[in-house]
Amino acid sequence: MAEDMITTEGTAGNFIENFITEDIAEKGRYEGKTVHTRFPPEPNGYLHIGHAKAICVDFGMAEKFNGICNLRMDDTNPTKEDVEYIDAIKEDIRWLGFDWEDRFYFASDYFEQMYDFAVELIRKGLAYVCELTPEEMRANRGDLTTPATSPYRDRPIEESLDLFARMRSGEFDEGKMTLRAKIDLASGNFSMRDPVIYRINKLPHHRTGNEWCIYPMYDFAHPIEDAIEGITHSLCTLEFEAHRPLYDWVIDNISAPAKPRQIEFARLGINNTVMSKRKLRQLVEDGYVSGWDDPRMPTLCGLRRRGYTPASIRNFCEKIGVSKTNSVVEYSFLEHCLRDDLNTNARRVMCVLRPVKLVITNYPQGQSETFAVENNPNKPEDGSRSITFSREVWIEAEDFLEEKVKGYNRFYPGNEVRLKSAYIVKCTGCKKDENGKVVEVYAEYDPATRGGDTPDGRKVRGTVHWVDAANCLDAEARLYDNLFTDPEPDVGEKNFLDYINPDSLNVLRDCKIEKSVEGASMPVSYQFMRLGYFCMDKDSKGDALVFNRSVSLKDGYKKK
RNA sequence: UGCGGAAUUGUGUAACGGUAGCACGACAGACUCUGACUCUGUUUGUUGGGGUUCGAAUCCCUAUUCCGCAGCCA
Repeated sequence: MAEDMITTEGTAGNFIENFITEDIAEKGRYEGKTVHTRFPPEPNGYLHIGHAKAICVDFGMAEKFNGICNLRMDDTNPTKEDVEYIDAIKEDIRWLGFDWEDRFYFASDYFEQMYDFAVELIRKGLAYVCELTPEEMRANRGDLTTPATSPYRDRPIEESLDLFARMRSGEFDEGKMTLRAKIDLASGNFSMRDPVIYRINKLPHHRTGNEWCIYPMYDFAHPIEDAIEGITHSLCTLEFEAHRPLYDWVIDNISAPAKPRQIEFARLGINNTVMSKRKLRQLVEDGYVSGWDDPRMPTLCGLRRRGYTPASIRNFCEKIGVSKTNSVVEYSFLEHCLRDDLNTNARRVMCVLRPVKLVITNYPQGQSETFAVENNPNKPEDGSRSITFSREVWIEAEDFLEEKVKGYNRFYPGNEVRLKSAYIVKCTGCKKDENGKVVEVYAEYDPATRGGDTPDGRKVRGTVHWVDAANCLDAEARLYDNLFTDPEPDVGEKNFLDYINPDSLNVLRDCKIEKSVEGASMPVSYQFMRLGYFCMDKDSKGDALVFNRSVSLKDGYKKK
């Protein structure tokens, strides 16, 4: 058959991609249409990494099929929504690099049309005004095996028409009446048991003000929003699966301008964190974190401040895939994606987090010289910078041991170590204070190893980072760890607050960093050599530099 | 108890009746002026039980486990 010529072979995509491919191949279904999706957040909070997945799915799927994706605020409930979130949401999506062009919409733009569709349903005998109070409705809902009831179900159409109009005009108090779709009170699917599709709410709406006092419910509004915008594929998360019959019922029973297809996928879970809006809000409001953009938060603004790049997050979303299996991705996978990006793109810089002074006793007092250091060995085109060297340099306290430990390649008396790009030095000892704390380390340099080379070809195992004590900047470094000590702080009966990690933030205030970072402006990420990737924090003021550790380097050193 | 979903190595994800693959992690080694990167190699998997078939992760039956649904939230 000729139709068989249309093949879907070789797509090798996720199941949504396969569905769309089939839909397009189906004759007549989307004739003359391009794939059209939408990302429909409710403006009631900040976006987090879970939303990033949805954004990547919605925009990404459109992109794959050369289609388009709308941004739509799903603002059908004035009690929960606020304008303050709208700009933040747009900023986060733009930051991720997605573009809705001129297609930015509000569900509230369609209130009038939704009202008309509701009237259409009433006229068809498919909706009625119900006077059950919320409590009564709950009592009459039945249970898993017994049907729901409503004494108002057979109210004459004219009466419902009249009451619905009066609901709109504000004649009735909140909770007094609802408009219900007349479907099936005995359905095993509760969302089909004559669902409420309009309720009375007298709070002002952030956009329509007091124009309305009745608002459509999600289940009624969403398919209409999609149909009005010509959405072909309405992608959403798994919990809406049971709502799909209602979604289709609405489309089938109104004069819908289009017939979108809802497809559900699993929402993203990540371990060692929480993702629900309620819990994130609690972390902020109870002061466990400094705000929505605290670098430990899984919010997009938090991840951004932490130093996550748009590329790393998009790549993460691409790599975790899309399926219908509930899953929990390991946080370390997100970190891997960040390292992957920064390893190729971040410039290297030397910074000493916990400084101890190294005195090169045979280097002339007052002398100084400069060395060229490559900015990124993985990206030669990034060139090099020059750094200064003198008799006293800062080294990492943990790079010195008083006694040799097997497998330890750094400073201990008698050992040779390379100061990155400078000289090979031989450790000769240290000075301790009255408490036994090492305050200075001593070494002698080998003038023949200038630049860190070994002309005689000898191997020097250890190479450490350092900073010229006579020419450096002070900096604060904020090191982060998981917000929660339990990988799944919010499953089952657990109270996630019981698992807050008390050591999730570690502030180091007397770090020493090379001069070259002076004047850098945000956003900027560096690799602090041998330590990790750090980004400048917005708390930096003038020469008071603050850096966040975005992620550490993998540590192949095994103590044992 | 009703309805709707889902079960593939430690984690995530492919395989659409024909060699169970990829990525991350882990482990071992090579390389290295970052104990990073890179490279090489290794390890571990189809929820159980039946059936159909030359052949089943895939189709059928059955069992089990997990997730979602009884808001005038989305």
